[in-house]
Amino acid sequence: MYKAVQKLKSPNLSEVVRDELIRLITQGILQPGTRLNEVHLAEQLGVSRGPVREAARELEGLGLTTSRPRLGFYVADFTDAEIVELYEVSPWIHQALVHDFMTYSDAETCGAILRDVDSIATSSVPDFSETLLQFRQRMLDHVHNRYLAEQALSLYRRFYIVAALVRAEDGARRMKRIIETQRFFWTALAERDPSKAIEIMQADSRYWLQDIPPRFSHADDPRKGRT
Amino acid sequence: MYKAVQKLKSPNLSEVVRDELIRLITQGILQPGTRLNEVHLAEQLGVSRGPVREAARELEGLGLTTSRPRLGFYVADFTDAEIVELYEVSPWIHQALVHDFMTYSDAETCGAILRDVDSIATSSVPDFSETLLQFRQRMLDHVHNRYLAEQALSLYRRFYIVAALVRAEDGARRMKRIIETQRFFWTALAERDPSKAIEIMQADSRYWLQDIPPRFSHADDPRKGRT
DNA sequence: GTGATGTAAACTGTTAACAGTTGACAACTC
DNA sequence: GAGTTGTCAACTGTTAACAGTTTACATCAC
Repeated sequence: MYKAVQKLKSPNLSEVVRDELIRLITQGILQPGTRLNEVHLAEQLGVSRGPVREAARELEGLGLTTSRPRLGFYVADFTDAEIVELYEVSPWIHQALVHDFMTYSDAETCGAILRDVDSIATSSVPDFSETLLQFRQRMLDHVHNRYLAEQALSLYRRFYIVAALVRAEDGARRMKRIIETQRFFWTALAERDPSKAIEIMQADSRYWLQDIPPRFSHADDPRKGRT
Repeated sequence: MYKAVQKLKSPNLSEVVRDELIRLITQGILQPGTRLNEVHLAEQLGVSRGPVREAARELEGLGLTTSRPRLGFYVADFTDAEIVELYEVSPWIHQALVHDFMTYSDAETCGAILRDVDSIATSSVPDFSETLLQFRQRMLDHVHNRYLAEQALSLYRRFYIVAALVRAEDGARRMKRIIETQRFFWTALAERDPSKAIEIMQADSRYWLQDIPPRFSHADDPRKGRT
């Protein structure tokens, strides 16, 4: 009986490989632009190339890998412009989040979840990535819109990839900063101040982009475009 | 030389199958929940099962298919709640679009693009889906943030899937309504009235959800949650 | 030395085959 | 007749092998 239930959920190899690849990528063990050697990966994971290719293809759909015909799969790499775009969208996702899809009590719960994260703030960077992602997933569980939560998670994963590319500072400082921002964000919302929460996210975007030369003008401001 | 350039871009079978599957799904030829028979599809497309599986996996990452171990791939199906969630997120994406990532002159260009769509308004539904998607891609080309544009496209594709599930009205009327809304939206923006454009999208969401029983309360309104 | 050419190893793209599972249906029991 | 068991066809999961391409490197001409 137990076995039967397990069987229903028992994953196939593609899913195992996919999760392992996501781990390797989001933890920064596989750096952006790295080529995925199918044979090597297959041997390392004890499977054949089929499941490896399927996993890499799914990640391509998720935007975590890219592929070039006859050259194989690569860990997604981001140009400066693309990194800016990610950080530009982030405040909008969070705005939707706090305005329409979370209650103040949800915010309090998330703040409480975040309190537990302190203990891991000093561990290694890969462990930190793994744990923070889990915490973030727990927080996203409180978003009353699964689709938006999925978008947010997808954005977070990309942030982990570009982590090495923005604000080249040491891991400990990075970790501290990330947690503090999260704390500020949820505290502001729990204190019934959604505008402040949004401002925090906007400021955070600017902070991480500090090492990236600003775009000349991503789009004329519509308000300035008035006749 | 030409050949060499072509070769660089020449797709592999997975990509061909993927594009064909996207077409079949967004045109409604493969209905939500339909099981994808790998052998059958492979024969029909003249390839083996490998590329078919890879394509289906990539679509899983894109959210257009789902998979259940040992049972295979299915065209993504959406519960009423999930459909509501999609339409809830739509106005936010468009808000970001018009507020930060498009100029008024971009809006005018999109309006002009849309004018050409009139001719196809009476063709068959699959043709309409195909053509409208192309027009939408052309319009999204004017968004000054590729990541956001990709999110919007992904949302549109899902709307094509759920088309059969919301507002069960005849195809001609549906097509007319979709084009009119688009026209209103871009006109409002071109006329320097972003708030009106957003309102149009919000009203459109409500319209399509009319046949779906409203959720009791997707989230207490934060503003009501004030102490 | 510099650049072109040839060659072999490594790698990807694809296929076909095998193993194991699922689902449908007939046969059987009570 | 209702429910159980057995059986078989259809299908998925996985692997291994083959073909074709790319890359690196050595060889050769100048």
